[in-house]
Amino acid sequence: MTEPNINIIAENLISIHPLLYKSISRPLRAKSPITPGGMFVLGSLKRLGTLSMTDIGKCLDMPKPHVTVIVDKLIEEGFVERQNDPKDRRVINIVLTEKGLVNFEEIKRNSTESLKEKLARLNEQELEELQTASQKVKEILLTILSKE
Amino acid sequence: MTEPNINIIAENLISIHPLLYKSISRPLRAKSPITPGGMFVLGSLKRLGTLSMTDIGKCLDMPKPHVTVIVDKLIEEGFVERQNDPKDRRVINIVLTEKGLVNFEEIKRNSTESLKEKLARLNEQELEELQTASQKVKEILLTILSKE
DNA sequence: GATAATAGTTATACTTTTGTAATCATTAAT
DNA sequence: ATTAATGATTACAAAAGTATAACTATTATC
Repeated sequence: MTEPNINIIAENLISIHPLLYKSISRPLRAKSPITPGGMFVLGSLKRLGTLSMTDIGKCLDMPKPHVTVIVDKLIEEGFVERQNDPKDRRVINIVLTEKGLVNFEEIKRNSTESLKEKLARLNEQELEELQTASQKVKEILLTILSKE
Repeated sequence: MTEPNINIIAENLISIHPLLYKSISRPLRAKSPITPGGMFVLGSLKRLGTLSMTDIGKCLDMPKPHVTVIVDKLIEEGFVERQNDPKDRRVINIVLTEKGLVNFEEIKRNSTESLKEKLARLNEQELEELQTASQKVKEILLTILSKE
């Protein structure tokens, strides 16, 4: 009887998606020079460490030319650096800089301010539950969606 | 000590966001004539019933001209209809049609196929946990993000 | 009744994202 | 050594989303 579960989970995720878009992507565009795509790239680099251009594309399911555009902009800002791979000179590895890390964290803080205000209205128990639940969703999705 | 919880929750949501973008918005664009924005609108209409143009904009935090563009396209497809509000002739209410509802469900099915395949690899317990967790995240976010 | 406010559309310009094809450099394969 | 495959960029086109201002119609306010 796992079939119905899967459909319910998919339905839940589809419902959650616009809520995150509204409360994260939109404030982000309003309050920072980094685009949502740029933040996705920075997040991947922070979580996984140095990645090649191809890795980034696979990781976010992003067309390679788009990765180039985004990384170009991140380099302009000094948030990441290109590094040649000594093992394979075709490969270019992207590294998060100290400045990139610091700004990433700050942008996250700024762009989630209004979200946090709304979270602050929840009571202790709801916060506990939401923390546990969001943690679980994050962990499981990361494991099944990061593969290959 | 609720402060740290709120930050952790925000971090979790920021991590979940690109995963949903990758596993829902991207397949959607590839496999359907409806844009992510259009799906957001259909989802709001299904969940909340008839909404005015302004309501839709507030609900999704979308600029009004964008709502007009999206609704125009949904009308072309026959997925929604415009209805004049008898109480206030400035207002135009948007109603989900039978065709819109049916297609909305079908598009959801199609565009989450590969997501469901990945979910299917989880064991019974993980599925249970993910279902409960995603349900909880959805419910709480809906309550705090729908206000006003 | 004149003025202000609201709902929605239209117009316009711009940015971001998507998609495809062509190209260059390097590596792998035979 | 030639050919094929890979990693990345470039160039181009098009779709989707964002933002602002101007405009019409209607309602609310005074």
